[in-house]
Amino acid sequence: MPELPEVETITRQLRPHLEGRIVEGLEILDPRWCDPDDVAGTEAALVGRRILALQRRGKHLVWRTDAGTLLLHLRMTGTLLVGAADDVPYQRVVLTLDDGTVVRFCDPRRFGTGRFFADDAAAAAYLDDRLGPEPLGDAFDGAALHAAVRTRRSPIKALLLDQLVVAGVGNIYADEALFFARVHPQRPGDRLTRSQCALLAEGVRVSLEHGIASGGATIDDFRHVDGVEGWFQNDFAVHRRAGLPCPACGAPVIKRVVAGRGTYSCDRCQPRPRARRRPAAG
DNA sequence: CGACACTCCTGATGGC
DNA sequence: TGCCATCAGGAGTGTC
Repeated sequence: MPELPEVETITRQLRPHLEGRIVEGLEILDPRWCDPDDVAGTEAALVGRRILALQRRGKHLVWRTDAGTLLLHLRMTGTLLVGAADDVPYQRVVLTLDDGTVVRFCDPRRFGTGRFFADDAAAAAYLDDRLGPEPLGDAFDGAALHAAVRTRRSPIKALLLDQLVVAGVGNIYADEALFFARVHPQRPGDRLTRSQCALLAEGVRVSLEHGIASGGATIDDFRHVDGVEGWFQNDFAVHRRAGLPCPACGAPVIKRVVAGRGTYSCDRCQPRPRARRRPAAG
């Protein structure tokens, strides 16, 4: 499932194909993609636009045009393919450019979205309402993470998945970052020390950078724009490795459900939090 | 406001 | 072999 490294990979690969091109055709096959906006209006708004720049914010793809901004989200199973066969399965949107390039958005589960904002500032506001600091930027460090979680009683795993705490981290990289920092996924946010937060912020950064350097992780549906798989899934320390030995100590990796997500950790390297002395005061 | 259940969707998986 | 029921999960919404 695409997280920050996967979206960054796609963005970098799409850039040379799209930047500077004019949208010649847009066919939205699944109206859910642009919901609640209507299909005809979205198609009409984008056709004729010149694509100026492709950026990434959290897990969102940000396409700036000469008149408005398109925000795409791949969610669980979305892919963007360039030059794929015209009968490639699960096509939801087909984009044709003025040089004949065809970009196909494919998405078996139909969770992916695309919304066009005629007003660039409105698109920026939409993102800023939903996203905290970029984990690879200067605004995110141990102090920022500590400030964001120090009053929260949710398990730290849930907080890492909260896009307002840090933008772009999903289930894979949350597990990997927690293992890096030797912090148990069920530790409440308000019980992390400053030094643990510093280590965890570093773990987030290291894991994401490793993921980008590896071309992302292919689990289920993620593909590069040419259909090739990423390979970071082969480098996971703990994620999706239940029962396999922890790379640090050899103890078996444990799988449990935390914050409603399959969560993998080494309970020897990441000691379980002890119960609070007193029940919550409320 | 925080925490959490529920919802969307469909291929994969598991039980019998 | 076939047919269910269940699961996975990012993010939006609703509830307390």
